[in-house]
Amino acid sequence: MSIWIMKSEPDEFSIDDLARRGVEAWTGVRNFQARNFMRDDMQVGDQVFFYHSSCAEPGIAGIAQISTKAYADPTQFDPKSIYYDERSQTQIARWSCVDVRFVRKLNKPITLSKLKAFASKLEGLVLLRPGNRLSIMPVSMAHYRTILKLEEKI
DNA sequence: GCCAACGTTGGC
DNA sequence: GCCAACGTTGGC
Repeated sequence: MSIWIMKSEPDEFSIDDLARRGVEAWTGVRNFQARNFMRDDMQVGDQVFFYHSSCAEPGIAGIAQISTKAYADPTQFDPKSIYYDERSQTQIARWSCVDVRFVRKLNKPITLSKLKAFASKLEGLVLLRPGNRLSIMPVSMAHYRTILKLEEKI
């Protein structure tokens, strides 16, 4: 099992939206590295830290899990979608998505500032690397456990 | 709203 | 295959 961080802007799609919907297709990823993580590395059952970005209090807001293997992102073929990509043909999809299932919302978000406060224990965490903008990132098992422990600490 | 960082594009 | 220009991300 692998662990991931997946970013979402809560104005667009928050952990509460995922809680309401149960399962959501993670469409709209248009970055090759992030796509490759989904397409090549994600497995059903992988755990996901659901991260709220571009908001007042950025941080991990909940836990989800991957519920399908990667498949062609349907929004790339839809001319009406903002994610439409005319370079995608149905035979050769450029972009992939996975389905993400709600697991639980954290009682209190693990904020970015909190993660930074424990940076010494999270050395190498992609999220904390300066300038990082990836919307999907791997998390090591050791970091996964460390981060879960932070949930209990004030 | 600013701006630094960085990924992508496209001309050469 | 290089690299400048451009667009986007995301914390502040």
